[in-house]
Amino acid sequence: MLKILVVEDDWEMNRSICYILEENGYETVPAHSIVEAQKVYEDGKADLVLLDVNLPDGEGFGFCEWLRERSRVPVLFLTARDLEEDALRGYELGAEDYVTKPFSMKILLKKIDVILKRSREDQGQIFDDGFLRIDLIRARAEAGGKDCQVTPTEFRLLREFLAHRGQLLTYDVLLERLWDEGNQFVDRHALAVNINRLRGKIEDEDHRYISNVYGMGYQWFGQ
Amino acid sequence: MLKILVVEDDWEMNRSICYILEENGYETVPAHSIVEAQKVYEDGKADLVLLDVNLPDGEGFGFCEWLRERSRVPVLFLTARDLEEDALRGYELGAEDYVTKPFSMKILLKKIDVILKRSREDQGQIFDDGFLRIDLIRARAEAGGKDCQVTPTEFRLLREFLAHRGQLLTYDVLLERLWDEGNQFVDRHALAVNINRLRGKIEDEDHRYISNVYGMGYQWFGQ
DNA sequence: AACGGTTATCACAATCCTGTGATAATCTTC
DNA sequence: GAAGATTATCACAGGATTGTGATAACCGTT
Repeated sequence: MLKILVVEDDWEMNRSICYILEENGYETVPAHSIVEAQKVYEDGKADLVLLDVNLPDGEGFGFCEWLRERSRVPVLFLTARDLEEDALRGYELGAEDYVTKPFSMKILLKKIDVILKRSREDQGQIFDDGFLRIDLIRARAEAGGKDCQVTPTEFRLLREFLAHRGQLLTYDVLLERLWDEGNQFVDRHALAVNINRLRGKIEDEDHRYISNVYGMGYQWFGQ
Repeated sequence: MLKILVVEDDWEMNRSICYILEENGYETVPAHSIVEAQKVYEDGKADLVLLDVNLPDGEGFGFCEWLRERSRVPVLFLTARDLEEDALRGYELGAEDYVTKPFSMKILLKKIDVILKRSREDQGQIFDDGFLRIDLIRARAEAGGKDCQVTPTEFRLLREFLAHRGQLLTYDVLLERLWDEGNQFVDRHALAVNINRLRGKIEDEDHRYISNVYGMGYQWFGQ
């Protein structure tokens, strides 16, 4: 489950934010000061940090910097201070967003959802239906629960398909992007062989992902 | 230069946004309706789309969907309609942000900057000082202007280092993340060999990136 | 239905990749 | 500064990877 660190000194506010987040399927850890937040973070990291600016032992900006020195966890500022310069400062420190109170909880939830999805995509499975799971950072694929050894070339194909799901990728485009020379005649066959090998690893009678468009190229289906 | 497509039916507003963007080093293309925007986009893509919701020939949401069918170009809604449901709809369509008028131009510029930086990181060189350039999506590295053939293992090392620049990566951490078994004794040597090979490819007398911390692990320096 | 072009599949060989072993260089600590 | 441990470097061999060739299956058109 995804864990959100909520740094907010108003206990009532903190509790209600945590409550709503938990109702929406997140795990939450509350902190009411910078020191507490640091301790909590070092204990068990977090997937996202909701951060107030006004805290009893300093400004949230400082904690944000402290975080940036040790990780790239996304930070979302959540504050009553509606000053342009504060927002700018937040963004400069690498925050994902700067939301001022009062705010719509629905929109906050949506933003959190978007940020977490994005940060997972940055480092992790950009693709995961029940059957096939592809981990872009580790260059690994899993089909039907079993790790299928994807070779570098096959993985480049996967990445290309996932970056343009649903779109037709012509032979020329694929050849150019994977081999960086437009070897038109000869290597169209090599491409077919690699597609074939990839299919053999990730497909199934019930799970087809790559389809051929006669005379044109290939196309990725699914999600 | 990065190109921004500005879709806004109010000509005066459009012109002034474009003007400010250009002053800040972007290339801009104006469009005043959905049809125009579609035509302009098909001509020459864009790196980011600023999108109004109220347009003479429909709502911006439709154009956003149209875009999503052909690419993942980041979209930033920019609109006078300050309705919760509209913002939610925008985010659901995969927009990066939903800004309501009136807005601070400084903050808008900052947001654009952040979004563009992020989207470049998503797909491209996450690392580029003058000497070394690493393209994370194509799994390619270039040192001193020459393409150096990085093998899969070497590239996994690179990715790990870049994801945690400046931080000490212990042997155990590296072994676990690259080989997903904690082979402590035997493979510490294999790791050293791979580090050595990687260094041979990307380093130089004047350009050192990976440094050893005696008895601990390795660490990435630079940017 | 038959033909020509296109794609799929399989086996093979050259190449590349990568862990191991041996040895040299380097660093810590005393 | 010397001993002992740690890291760097080099060569090698087993194994994985990938393009090529041959053949079968497939598709669209006539």
